[in-house]
Amino acid sequence: MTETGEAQHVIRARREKVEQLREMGIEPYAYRYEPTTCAEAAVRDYLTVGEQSTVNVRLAGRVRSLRFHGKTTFAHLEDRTGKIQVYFRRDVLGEAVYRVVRLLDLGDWIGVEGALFRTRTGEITVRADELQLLAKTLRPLPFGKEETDESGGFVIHSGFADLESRYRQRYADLAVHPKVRARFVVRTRVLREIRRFLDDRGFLDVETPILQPIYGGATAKPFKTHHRALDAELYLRIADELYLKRLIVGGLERVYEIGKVFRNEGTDRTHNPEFSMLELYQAYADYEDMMELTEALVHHVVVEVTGSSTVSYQGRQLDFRPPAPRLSWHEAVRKYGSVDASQLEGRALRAAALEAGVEDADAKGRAALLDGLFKTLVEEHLTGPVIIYDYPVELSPLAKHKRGGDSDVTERFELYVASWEIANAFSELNDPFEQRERFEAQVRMREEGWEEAHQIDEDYLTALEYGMPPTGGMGLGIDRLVMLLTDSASIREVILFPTLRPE
RNA sequence: GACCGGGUAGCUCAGGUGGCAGAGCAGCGGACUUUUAAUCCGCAGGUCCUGGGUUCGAAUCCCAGCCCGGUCACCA
Repeated sequence: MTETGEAQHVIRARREKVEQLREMGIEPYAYRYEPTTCAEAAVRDYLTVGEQSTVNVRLAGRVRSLRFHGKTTFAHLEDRTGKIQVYFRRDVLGEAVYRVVRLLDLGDWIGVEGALFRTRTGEITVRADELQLLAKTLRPLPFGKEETDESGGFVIHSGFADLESRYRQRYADLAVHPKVRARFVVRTRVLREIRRFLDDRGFLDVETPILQPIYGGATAKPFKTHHRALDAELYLRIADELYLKRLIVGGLERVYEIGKVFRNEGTDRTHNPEFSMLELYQAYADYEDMMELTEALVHHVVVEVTGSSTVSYQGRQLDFRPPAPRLSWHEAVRKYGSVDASQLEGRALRAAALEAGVEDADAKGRAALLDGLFKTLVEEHLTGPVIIYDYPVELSPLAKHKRGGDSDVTERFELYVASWEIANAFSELNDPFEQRERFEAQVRMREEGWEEAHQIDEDYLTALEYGMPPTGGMGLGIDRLVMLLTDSASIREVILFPTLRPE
């Protein structure tokens, strides 16, 4: 990164400070520090016992504010738990150490030790009698000025708001925005609670290949790569599905994987080219079992992470207490679109799609027309949570037909929240004859120019021929769930390093 | 991929009907032993996204491109 003008000026000034420190025998980049407490605990301790007895603390963190007053200096130190004020006095620290205080900059990492007291204005503060510089910053961090106004509101006077800069330099975004740090703490808690829930139910946490010779399990364009030593074309997975079901064939019975999948498609507020999915498979279960499991899992995560069953997302209240309302796919289209798609064939379906405003309805096949009808007429109403079940067979090539003879629909459901598909599940197709037919149908669509159609995965068919028990499977978009729980409008706010065009 | 909006100091933003490049915060020097958007005095800091064009003169107008955001398409 090249700097011009002022940035170079600031960096030069700080390099000179580093030189000064070294000349004073101070190493500006330390090896270790051992804090005995954190900002939050220090304040809490003072409030419980500090008013009567002395509380000594040893804290480490980043310098968030500095106010020099000649022979005294006030600073705020920030660690992962919050901020605490530090008071430096030349007569306490001595001339040499106080010179180090005067060389501090915003953003420096320091360790301080001292007793807690309350200042004249009432703020709990560390009276530092030791200071250790842990790491000097060379580059100015874009801290905003903060204050509490008369009505008690929190005001940030300037900040670091440019989205591109925040995403490209996430380290700076995290360093200056405690709320951003908190959002990613929520993300790890979501992952932990998903694992805890599934581990408690006897699921095995497994890992399957990301580099795959044949991709499948979803309809999407893949990323392609090449392995030198094997001289082999490989694809980054678009779904975990086919490998996880091989494990069900192998008798593991309950498996799940949380990991990145990769789809070579456009990005927007709810799509990143690499994103995190949970996929799980449970032997002997069907999609009804998956409905219960999905609702219980999501509810568990919501309650454990937020402390409540309800979430406020972009001004809308979402209630995750099970069971969610259930609506069949055809009922949903009838209810919101006043169209009975199950009765429509060929031209009539195309006419209905045209009337609904589906784009390119002239050129689309039956599956795309059905999907288009649902997306234009229904999706916006699914603020949810709501379960849409029994999808048309055209839309669900990997799900079993609805039992009991009605072969137009499959045993598949999706959980909708905030008009997004959060989870997708079905009674898995375990009939190797039918699976082969469906692969062959995909190949025909591929020959007709549909790039995303699946290839035949002979090894997967071999696995099915060894016998897969009836199995329920479910996939859940981790990023979107985290968006809901952190009230984030964009997926880029919940992915530490979202995909951007290289600079 | 299409359309719309944006890109000016480290950060947040003015300027935009063409006429010396601006503010606040951050930075540097000085004063200040309970401050907290500290205050006061002084100083410094610019590829106005890039490249062309029009013009006596372009941050400003025109063209092309780059990057970001939004909407749509694709998709989860």
